[in-house]
Amino acid sequence: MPPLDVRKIEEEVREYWRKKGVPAKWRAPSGGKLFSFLEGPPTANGYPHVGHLRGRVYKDFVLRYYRMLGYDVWAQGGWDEQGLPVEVEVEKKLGVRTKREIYERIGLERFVEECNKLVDYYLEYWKKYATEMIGLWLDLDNAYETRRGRYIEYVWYVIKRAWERELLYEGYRVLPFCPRCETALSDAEVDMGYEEKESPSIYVKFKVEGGDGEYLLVWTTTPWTLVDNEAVAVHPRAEYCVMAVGGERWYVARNLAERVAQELGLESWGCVEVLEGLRLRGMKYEHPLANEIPLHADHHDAHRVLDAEFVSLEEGTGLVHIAPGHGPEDFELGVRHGLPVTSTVRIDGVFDERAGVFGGLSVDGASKLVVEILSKKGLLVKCGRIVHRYPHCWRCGTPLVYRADRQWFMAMSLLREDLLKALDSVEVFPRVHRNRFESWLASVKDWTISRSRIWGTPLPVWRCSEDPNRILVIGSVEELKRYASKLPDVDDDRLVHRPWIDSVELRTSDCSRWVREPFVVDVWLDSGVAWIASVDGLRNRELFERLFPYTFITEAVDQTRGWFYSLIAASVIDRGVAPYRQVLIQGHVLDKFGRKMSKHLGNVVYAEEAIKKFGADPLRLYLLSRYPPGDSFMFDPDEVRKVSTSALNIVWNVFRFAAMYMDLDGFSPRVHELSKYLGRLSIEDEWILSRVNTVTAEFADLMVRYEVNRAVQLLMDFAVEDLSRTYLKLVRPRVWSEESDDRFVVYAALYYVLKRLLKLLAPVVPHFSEALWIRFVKHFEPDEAESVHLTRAERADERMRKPQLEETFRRALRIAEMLASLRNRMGIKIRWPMREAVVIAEEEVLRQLEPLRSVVARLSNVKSMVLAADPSVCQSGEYESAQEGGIVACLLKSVDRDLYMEALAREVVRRVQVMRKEMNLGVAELIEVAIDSDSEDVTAAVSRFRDYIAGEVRASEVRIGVPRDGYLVKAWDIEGSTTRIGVRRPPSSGERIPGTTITRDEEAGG
RNA sequence: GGGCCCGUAGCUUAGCCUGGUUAGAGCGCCCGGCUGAUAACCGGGAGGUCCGGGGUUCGAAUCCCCGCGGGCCCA
Repeated sequence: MPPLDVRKIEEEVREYWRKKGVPAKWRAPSGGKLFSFLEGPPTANGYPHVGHLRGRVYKDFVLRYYRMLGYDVWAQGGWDEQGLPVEVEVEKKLGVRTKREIYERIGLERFVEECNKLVDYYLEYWKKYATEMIGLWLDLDNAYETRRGRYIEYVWYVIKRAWERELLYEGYRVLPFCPRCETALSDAEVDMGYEEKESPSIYVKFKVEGGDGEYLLVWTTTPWTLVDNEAVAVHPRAEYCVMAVGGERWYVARNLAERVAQELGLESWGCVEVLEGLRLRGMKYEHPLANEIPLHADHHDAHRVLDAEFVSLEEGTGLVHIAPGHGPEDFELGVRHGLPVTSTVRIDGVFDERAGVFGGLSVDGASKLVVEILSKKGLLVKCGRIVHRYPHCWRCGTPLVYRADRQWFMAMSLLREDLLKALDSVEVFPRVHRNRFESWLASVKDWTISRSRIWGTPLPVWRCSEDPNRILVIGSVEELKRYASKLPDVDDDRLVHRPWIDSVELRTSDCSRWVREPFVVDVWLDSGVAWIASVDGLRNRELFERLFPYTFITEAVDQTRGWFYSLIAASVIDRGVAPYRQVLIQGHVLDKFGRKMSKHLGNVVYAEEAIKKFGADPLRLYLLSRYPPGDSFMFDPDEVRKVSTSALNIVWNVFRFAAMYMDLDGFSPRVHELSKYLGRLSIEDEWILSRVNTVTAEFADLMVRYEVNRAVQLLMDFAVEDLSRTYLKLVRPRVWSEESDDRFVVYAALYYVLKRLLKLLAPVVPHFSEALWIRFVKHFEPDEAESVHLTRAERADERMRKPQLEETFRRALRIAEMLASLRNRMGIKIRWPMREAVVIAEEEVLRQLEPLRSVVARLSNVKSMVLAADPSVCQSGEYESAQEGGIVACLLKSVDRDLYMEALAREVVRRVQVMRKEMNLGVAELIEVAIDSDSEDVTAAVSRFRDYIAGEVRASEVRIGVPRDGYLVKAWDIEGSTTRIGVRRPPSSGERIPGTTITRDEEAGG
């Protein structure tokens, strides 16, 4: 086996999968229980980044895991292709600034074609870098697409169901609009777009009617809303004071008076009268812009003081200006008091002609003019700036405008109980995220599903032109065609889109002409019907019934108010239950400083870049293991290599080591079955066999709770700590020894462990595991499955598990560490053997440690390992000792002549090994060694340990004397001596070793 | 204004639910060692008022209260 080259093996493995059609075989049902997964469709817009990869890696990991447990997995892909995100980008591409331009300059047909083209473009990208390249085996050939006619029908279907249940209604309501995109936004969308914004902060005097120099002082950050002002609100139970300012009387909340005075820079003022808010109720005032906006002259009942609980006494003046057309609370208050709901702002954020002098101005332009006019009139007390959090369009960043308009709604507030009940049947991971979801559902509001856009599912609502109160809701294409008196000649995928749908005319027996409401549907409802639309569920009823409700979904935490909600909402509307059983809510991926990834900051790590740089499996390992799934993930590129690549390297080399010796000795797992050697196991064999089964069991426990990071860490710790660092270190001498067939015991145990490890790793690092499956398992068992991913996972074999042994082993390893620490303190290398180590502990502990004496002795390189209960044993000055947790470990300090000789021999061995490596010799190749030292001790040691040295370095001859021609010679410093060591292949072995025939006596080494 | 979560070494974190050895890792840093799979690795060391204060308790990183700081969500 070659050294690990991650990207190369990934490429090979991808090719292997493609050639053998492994993913399709993996997805093919085999009669097991069903694990149905529902793909949260990525928006086909923008390039995937590591945040997307995190989610997709979880999906793949979970699916592979369950597939290996014997489940049939349903792994259909899906794409979210419509909506504002796509439109916004197409507008940029076409250089369009307003919606009107789309209609007039571009034309809807071309615009929709461009949307389709853009989707196609990004789809290819997502298929490659966010799917294929990371080994995600979703079925993309049969992926659902929200732009298809067959899909859109289900959005219609659910809307019609809502209509039948009287949950669909149209209403007049104040909503946030994006003036640039010219559409309303849902609550969830508003949530996504809060940003800092600098706004004007103005204090305005409203002149009290009939009062002499009496004013209501109001504060606002949106001067333009004063255009549609209809009232002023006060808190009914707050105290208000009358401030005397330069001969005028201003009404201000008492609590805020001091602050307001400061803010306005008033030098002398006094609170001359205090009265309760309720006493202000009914006071009439003059609209400050009455002259500029004629329509206010007709609002006889308006422009008065009302009381409202929502009035804030924390900021402003305690008197709130009310524009029922521009604030949700204002709207409710206005409706309650019969005020006119004035909204002279059009959907594009420009005032219409009713706004008098403000007609034709944008809201910002109007704000400036308002300030100017009020200033001239002497009604502007102060005009400052303020930075506050304000909602912006989540797609294009434009500040939102609240205005009243007619829209269509789903009456979700009526379904609160049903939603909560549905959620009861859902397992939410991690648990902490459940609260959020629950509280969102508990306070859910009606859902504005209409959007004034183009590239989306058309709202299937038609109005009778003869009687506007009559509504017809269409639930399928078939139904549409049944009522159609005029149909454009296009395929269904087009028919269900604007502009074609707009030319459809319907006729029924009771109405000759139905006209479609000019809206499209909120995209969240598109993806929200995926549970049925993805499989065309009404036509494929049997399949649908098997899948529903889906076993598992997972997305990031922002989808709580997005997809997780829209799925459960649509499903509850149609059938009253949740469409999924388990939901794993992931945290977001941030940059390494914990900042959000954004184009603006330039800190986005894109999928393509990351995969090319690190390889898919190191990235997967890192994403799966570094943080708990529900936590934010601080992505640090430097860590990927450190954490993942090195671990994979170790695992790879464990397999290399095993393969090398197994091959050398002609090991065959079929001939040398583990069962034959069970009676001959060494203690460390028993231990590693126990460990691998314990890890298997613990892994499964963690997976039940989706504690993915801990599960994966557990595996890697086992591979690196237990298997590589401990087990292989212990068994190396047994593998080298040719005296008995004990090495086959090691091979049998090791093979068992490695094969199990591979299966455990397969869902984590699928390419890497497959490469080892092919190179290692299929090498020794050619008739094994063609892919590790098509095999069944092994269950933990409880008969192999020995918890007490594992516990004691851990203690023994700790003792070996303590001894290493003692050596470190004494300055004696591990290479040098020591005469005796003593462990002092309680009888019970000693009894358990007894079988592990040789393990500790080998790891610590001591001749004799003494267990003693009597603490006095090593209290003499002859011992160096350390103590921890009731155990004392000590080491006999003296190095006698025999030990010294042995140590020198080992020093020689080590030098020869280095030279073997330099000569690139195979592990089995024999050599001849000649040693010439100016130290009598070294010479004596070589002579005395000649056989030992020969065995260790695989030499057919160890000669004392000057190396001759044909030897590679190096001069080494061994314990102050100059020792020249010559190494060569035996002449009988044939050809010369290139570059090693020249004797270089003077070369210094070591 | 309300809700939820978090605060442990320079950085990233485990432990907290279920109180009990000397608070455990990884990275980085310093010193040493090992190396017939590994451009790998191993050992040791320095570095912690477990955010602050109060309480409960024989005993608190852990449970309770208050405060400070941060994040997310809702209004």
